[in-house]
Amino acid sequence: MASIRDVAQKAGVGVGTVSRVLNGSGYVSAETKKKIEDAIEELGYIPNELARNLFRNRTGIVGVIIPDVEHPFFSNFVRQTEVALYNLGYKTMVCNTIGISNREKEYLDMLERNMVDGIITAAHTLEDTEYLKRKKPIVSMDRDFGPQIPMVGSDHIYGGRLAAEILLKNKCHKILHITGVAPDVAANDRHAIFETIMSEHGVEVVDVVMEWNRFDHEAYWEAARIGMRKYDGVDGVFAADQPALYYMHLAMAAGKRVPEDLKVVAYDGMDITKLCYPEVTSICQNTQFLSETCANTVVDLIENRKRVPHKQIISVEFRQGGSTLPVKLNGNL
Amino acid sequence: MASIRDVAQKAGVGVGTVSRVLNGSGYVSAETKKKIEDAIEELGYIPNELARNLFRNRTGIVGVIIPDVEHPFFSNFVRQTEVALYNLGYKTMVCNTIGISNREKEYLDMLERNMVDGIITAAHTLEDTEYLKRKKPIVSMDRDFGPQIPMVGSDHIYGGRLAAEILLKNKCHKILHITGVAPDVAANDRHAIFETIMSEHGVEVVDVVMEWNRFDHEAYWEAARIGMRKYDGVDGVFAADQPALYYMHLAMAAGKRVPEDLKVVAYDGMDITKLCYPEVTSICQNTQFLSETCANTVVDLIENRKRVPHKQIISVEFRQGGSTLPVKLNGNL
DNA sequence: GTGAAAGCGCTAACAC
DNA sequence: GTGTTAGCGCTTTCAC
Repeated sequence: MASIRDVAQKAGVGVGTVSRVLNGSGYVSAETKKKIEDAIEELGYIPNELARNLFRNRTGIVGVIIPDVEHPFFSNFVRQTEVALYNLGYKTMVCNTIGISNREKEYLDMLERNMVDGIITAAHTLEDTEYLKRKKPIVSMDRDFGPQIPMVGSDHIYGGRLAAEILLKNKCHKILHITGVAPDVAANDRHAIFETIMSEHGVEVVDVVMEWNRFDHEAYWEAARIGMRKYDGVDGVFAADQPALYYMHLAMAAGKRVPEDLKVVAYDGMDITKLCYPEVTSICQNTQFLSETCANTVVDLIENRKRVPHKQIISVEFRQGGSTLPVKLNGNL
Repeated sequence: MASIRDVAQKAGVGVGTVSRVLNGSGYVSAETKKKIEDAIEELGYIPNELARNLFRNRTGIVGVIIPDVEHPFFSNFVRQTEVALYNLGYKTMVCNTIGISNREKEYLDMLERNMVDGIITAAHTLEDTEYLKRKKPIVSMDRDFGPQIPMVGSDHIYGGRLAAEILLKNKCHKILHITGVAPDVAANDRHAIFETIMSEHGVEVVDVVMEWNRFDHEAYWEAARIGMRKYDGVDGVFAADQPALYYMHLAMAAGKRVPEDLKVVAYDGMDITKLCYPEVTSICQNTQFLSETCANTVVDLIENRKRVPHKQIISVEFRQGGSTLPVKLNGNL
C-alpha cells in the first residue's frame, strides 16, 4: 500500500505538492505534475480515504434507519434514497431496526462518532429525546419531532380522505379497517380521518389493530385471519398493502368475489398491489419524491447550504385497480 | 466536540491513560480511572471513530452490492445480511447497481480506499477482471470468479430438478419457461437442467427471455404479456417469483383457472408468492442461510481467522402452494 | 511554484 | 501505573 510519501519520494518532490495534484488545488507546474502523475501510475497509488476523512472530519456516508428493508415500502424507499444520495455524492449505510430500539440508538450514535455525516430516519422505536439531543443533521420521515428536526412525509390526511371516498362511492356498508402504525407517526392520520368520514356518512367500520413493529408474513396473516373470523358481512377493506392483500387472499379462498362481494383499497400502492389478480386499487405514496426530498434535505443540512423547511409534505395519488368499481374522485368529502 | 486531550487535561492525566481507560487496555488505578470517567461524563466526550479508523486502518463497514434492493429476493438478502453483519460487529453499506457497471466499480474501489473492510457482491454487471485484481476481502453470491474469490450460492441444479419434477407430476404438456438471469451466474443452472429434464420426458417447453438487468414492474409485465400473446395452450409455467406472478395474473384475467387450467411454479419463494391467491408453489432459496454464510465468510476473510472454502452451496426447498396439484417429490429424476 | 512542518484525534511503544 | 512521544496518511498554511 503505497502512501503519499512514497509517491513524493519517487517523483522527487514534497508531499504537499503531491496533495495539490491529487486535489487540483494550488499551483503546480505542468512538468512537476507530469512527474507526479507518472509516479502515482507506477506505484498504483490510491489515496487512503480514512486519512482524508480524519482531516476533513466527514465520511460522505449517510445513515438510513428504517424498520425493515424487507417491507416493500421501505425497500423502495431505501432504493430511491440510495440513488438520490449517490447522485449527491454520498454513500448509504442501512440499519434495520426490526423493532429493537437499541439498534436505532446505536446507529444514531454513529453521528457523534463521526462515522456518518447525517441520518435519515424512518423508524419509530426510540423516544424523541434520543433524537432531539443530537446536534448533527437528522431528517425524519413521517414523524414529527418538532421544529428542531426537519420532517418529510406524505399527505396522509388527503390519502385517508381518498380511501374513504372510494369506498363510499363503492357503496360499502361494513368496512374492515386494519390499522397498526407506530404511535406519533404522521401515517396514522389517514386512519383517523378515514374513520371520521365514514362515521359522518353512517357507514359501519370495524377495526383490527396490528402490532405496529412487526412486518413479517405471520403478522399479516394473523391480522387477516382475525378480520375474517371476527367480522361477518364485510364488503369493503381499507388497509396497508400487505394486510389488504392477505385479507383479499383469505376472502377469495373463502369463495368471495372481488370486487363483486368485496372491495379492497390498499394504502402505499407498491408494486405488490399490481402483481396480484385483481390488481388492487391503491392510495400510492410517491416514494421517489419522498426519497429525493429526504436526501436533498439531509445534504442541505450537512453542507448547510440553506435553511430547510420544517415540514415538507408530498402528495399521494389514487390508482384505480380491479378490486373496486371504477369511480371518479374529487377529494373534497 | 471534546477531544481526548480535553479529557486528559480536565482529569489531570496524560492522553495515554485516557486511551487505556477507553479501551480497557493496560493498567490504570481505580482512582485515576474514576477521575477520567468523571471527566468523560462531564464533557460528554465521545471518541472520534475517524481517528481510530485511521490508526487501525479499518472502518468496520462491509459493502453489499446488489442489482436492486427493491427486488424482493435482494431486499430479503440485504435485510438478513445486515442483521448477520451487525451481530458480527460490522455495519452495512448498500449499493444498488441498477445495471450500471460504473456504480459497481465505484463501490469496489472503496475497498482500495479503505472505506470498507470487505465486499459482498451479488451483482453481475462488471467484468471478472475488475474483481480479480482486488486484493481485499470479497465474497461473491451466485457468481463463480474462480478459486480466488469465495462464493456462496443456492443449489440451483437441484432447484431446477425439483421444478421439473413438480410440473411433470402435474402432467403438463406445454410449459412456458421465463428465463433471464445474468450470464455466468449460478442461478442460470436451474434453467439448463430444467430444459434438459423436460426434453428427456418429451414435454414441450417454450421460452421467454427477459433482459437480465431489469427488475421493474414494466419488464415483468412485458415478459408476461409476451408469454401470453406468443404461446397458446400453455398449461404450466416455470419462472422466477415475479414473472410467474405476473403471468398468473394475466392468465387469470383471461379467464384461466389456477391450478385447473394452469400450473405455476415460482423460483425464489419470497413472501410475495404467499400473498397472492392462490399461493404459488415455489422452490425456495434459503436467504437467511445464504446471508449468514456470506457475512461469516467475509468476516473470516477480514479478520483472517481461517481458510474459507471456495464454494459453499446452500440447499433449496420445495413449498407446496395452491398453484399446482399436491405432489410428493423425490428429487431424483 | 514548491518543500517543510503542523495537526486532524487517536493508539501503542517506551520511558520513568 | 502513568506521562510522553511517535506515528496512522492526509491537507493546508507558511516560508522560501
